[in-house]
Amino acid sequence: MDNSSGVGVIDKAAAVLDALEAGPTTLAQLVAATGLSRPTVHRLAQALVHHRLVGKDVHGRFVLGSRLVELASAAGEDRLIAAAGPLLIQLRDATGESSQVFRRQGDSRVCVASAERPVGLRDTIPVGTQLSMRAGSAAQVLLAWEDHERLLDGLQNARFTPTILAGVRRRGWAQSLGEREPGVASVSAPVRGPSGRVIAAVSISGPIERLTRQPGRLHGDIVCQIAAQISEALRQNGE
Amino acid sequence: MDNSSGVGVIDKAAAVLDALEAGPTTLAQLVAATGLSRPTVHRLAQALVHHRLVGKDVHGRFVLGSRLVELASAAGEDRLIAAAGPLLIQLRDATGESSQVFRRQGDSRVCVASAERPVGLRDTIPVGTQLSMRAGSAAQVLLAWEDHERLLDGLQNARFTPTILAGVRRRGWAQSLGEREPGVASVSAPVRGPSGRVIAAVSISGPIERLTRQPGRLHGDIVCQIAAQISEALRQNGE
DNA sequence: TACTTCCGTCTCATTATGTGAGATGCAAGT
DNA sequence: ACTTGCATCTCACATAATGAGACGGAAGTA
Repeated sequence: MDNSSGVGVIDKAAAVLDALEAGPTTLAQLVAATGLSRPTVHRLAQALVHHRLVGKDVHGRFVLGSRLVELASAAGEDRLIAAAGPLLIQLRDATGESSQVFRRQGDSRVCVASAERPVGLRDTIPVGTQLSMRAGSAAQVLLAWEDHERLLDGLQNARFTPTILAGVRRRGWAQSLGEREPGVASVSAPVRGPSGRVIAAVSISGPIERLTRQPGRLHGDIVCQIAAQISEALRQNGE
Repeated sequence: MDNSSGVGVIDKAAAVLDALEAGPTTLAQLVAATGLSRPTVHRLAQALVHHRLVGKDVHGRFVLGSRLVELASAAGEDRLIAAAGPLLIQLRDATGESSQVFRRQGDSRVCVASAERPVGLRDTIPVGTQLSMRAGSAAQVLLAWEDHERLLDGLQNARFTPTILAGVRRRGWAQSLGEREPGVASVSAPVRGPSGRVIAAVSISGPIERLTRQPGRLHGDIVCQIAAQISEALRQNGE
């Protein structure tokens, strides 16, 4: 099978990275594993070190670099956003409310994708907005499936209780009324990664007047459906 | 600051990957972002696609590729093994028993590092060995800090109970007697990643005759100390 | 509808870059 | 003390990468 991309240096650099996938590797081992000449491997490996795509361990062996973890994290975020985009639009149109995807980031949650209701009274949360993990239906969802200790820690000073989170796990969705902002209601459901772990929350939000005091009863099912479709898309495109 | 590694093609490829970190990008946008000429960017990007370091989305835009996720996963494993190596030897020497690090892999746990007691009666678990998540102190540790549903699912047909796992969380270590194999006792403690989540278990194992029927009382403290040191090493070298 | 603009892709003459044989220095092994 | 093996470096040279320009097609505009 033709393994040549048309750019020889990139082919060789990829061979070096492939060899490092097995673990820390000396220069001599890299030469053997790649079939390239020693000065070539040395020069390419040092260039990859320069860009942090490769590192060096305490024994001076080459290892895969931390930049790969950074790029992989960005790649994962790309996939979530790509999968969510059209489905958030669908959710917005089906419910008539603005919709968002949140991810946890320490003590905050961050909006990584959104589809705004274009007209009238609406809740606007721009991409990049950081909100509290202590209030709101998305915070409940991002917390409900944490391990026991992280769950208890997350409940400190929160606007919701263990009983509320137990209900979230049972129903598969969370709702909130005026927790983040007076007059705003929201419904959220979990997005799960290929391993089944909750990695994000899909939400709709808008005025209590329209969503009523039981927004979950109105929209819980559709929010869950959309969250499940995003999860499925991530599962299918993982390989 | 000098940003040239000495291999121009790798410098340019790294610039392309840097540009893609911001999200899906057209060829024209890549040309603008990198300052390279159009055919050069096109050729390099296609070469990176060939090696799956870059992909294409449904709109034909370039995105970071799935190979980066694979390499990043291997990089993370490298760091755990590097951090654990000397500390497992220390643990082995301090306790006189074989020591291991396990990670969860679906319904199994895998030994990713070990330090064997060199002489006499000993428990041997070669790196790569897959063991059950239904028995053994390492399985208890890998399960104790899961979210409620995954914890309950993991308890199906397990040799331990919710009460035992609550004790694991309280004491910070788990012990088992003859769960995986008659006559073998073990003690395990959690290794936490930079986010605080349990990512692995450190264990010692050996004959019940030597470890007694209360191996945790004998060795729980030292196993916890070593696990904490591995966790700290991962935290410090994460950036 | 016709025309213009912009983008992605390809070609190929040119040249700058990457290659690797061989040298050097040093650490480890005998 | 000597030998071996490894990482690092040099530099003459061959080749791979470059980018101006061409081409085709899609999108935008009048």
